[in-house]
Amino acid sequence: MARPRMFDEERALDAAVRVFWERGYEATSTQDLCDATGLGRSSIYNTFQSKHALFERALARYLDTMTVTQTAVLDDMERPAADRVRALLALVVEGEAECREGSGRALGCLGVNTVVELAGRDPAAAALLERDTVRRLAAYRAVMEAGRRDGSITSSRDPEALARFLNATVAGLRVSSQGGAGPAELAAIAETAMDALTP
Amino acid sequence: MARPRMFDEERALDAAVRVFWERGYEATSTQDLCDATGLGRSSIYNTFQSKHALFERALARYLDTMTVTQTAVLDDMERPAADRVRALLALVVEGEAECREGSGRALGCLGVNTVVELAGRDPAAAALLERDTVRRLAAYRAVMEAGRRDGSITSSRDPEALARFLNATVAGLRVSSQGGAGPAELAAIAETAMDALTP
DNA sequence: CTTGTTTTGTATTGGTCGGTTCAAAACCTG
DNA sequence: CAGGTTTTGAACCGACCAATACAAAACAAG
Repeated sequence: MARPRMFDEERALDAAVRVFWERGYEATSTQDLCDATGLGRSSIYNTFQSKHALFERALARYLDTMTVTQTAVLDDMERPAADRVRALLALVVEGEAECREGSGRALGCLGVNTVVELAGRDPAAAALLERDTVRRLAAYRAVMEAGRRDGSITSSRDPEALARFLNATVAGLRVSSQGGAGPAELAAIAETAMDALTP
Repeated sequence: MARPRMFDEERALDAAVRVFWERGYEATSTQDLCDATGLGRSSIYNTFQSKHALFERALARYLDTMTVTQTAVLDDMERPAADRVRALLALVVEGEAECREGSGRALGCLGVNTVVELAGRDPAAAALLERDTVRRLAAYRAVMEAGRRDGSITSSRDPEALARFLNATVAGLRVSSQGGAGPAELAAIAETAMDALTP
């Protein structure tokens, strides 16, 4: 009944995630988004209503995929909980090393980046981030409780505190990566953090 | 021989630190800087050559004062090293709680904020940040070595790794704060981190 | 006072920002 | 092929950006 789209909306969204990830929200212009997605202005504003709305969708998409892969690792019931936490940290370390390829510079994590850049003055972004944090903290807490039961995680601190500590450690790893730390240093940080979690 | 300044350059710089701290680099306009410092455009561009040059001076000033107060705490030779580290973390936690007053929102740390926003594409800022990180890591490492000698810090990991872990913990605390964590949660994170540092 | 130098406020620069308008092009349905 | 609907590209919008030009004002030195 009408002319069909010449582009894949999800692909465009992925490209938007990438450019927001690389440059942040403020430093990304609508022209950057056009270049990265290959779409024209009209197509972008026709599909997503504004730069901000596009950012919200990009952020939500990023957070969702990130958290899903993280919780997938944490929910592998076969292994002891501490091993799963180790695997999560390895995932983070490896992810940081990975996105450093080519450009040479680390990108950190769009979630952490957005917390720092926008959480204080963008209610929509703050809401998305808080929702994701709650979700991730719940997963972290669950694995800490499992570890307390199977004995692989210390019971000298309550699971809530351990979960928050793990969350802070992940953020610390990502900032350290952007600050110039290499894979070896990140791995050392992760191992040291595990000392606080294991009995 | 000529007309004297009507403003104090250091005060203006402090005001610039504050506004860059609150909004970040990109989101701060020259008008914001005029409003915050009380200076006119000409005075700003006459004194500091550009927005970017002013930012460099503001960042350098912030990093210096921050690192000086941190190392002052760490160099208190009377107490065991572990206590000094605890005092440092308390300083960070308290600082985050403090800057949350009034506005309700945490500001994090201009250093961490800049690592995330600019380190990847602003060589000047990256250089300042790396210089500061090296300096801070040296101080952290020194206190870890002292702790190894006085027995208050674990000797099961080398001081370099412990220093990097402490650095990541500080960053993690600051991101957690911006992400909405309150003083109690931050304190719990700090305590848990100490578990990895003490024997 | 006058002279010389600096600071200061105002107006303005060219450029880019996010966003809109509009007509032509492209497609599906019948 | 024709009619109706959507997408698309390009020109365009006012607003704001960092930065500059310039002249009036304010001082110190003689």
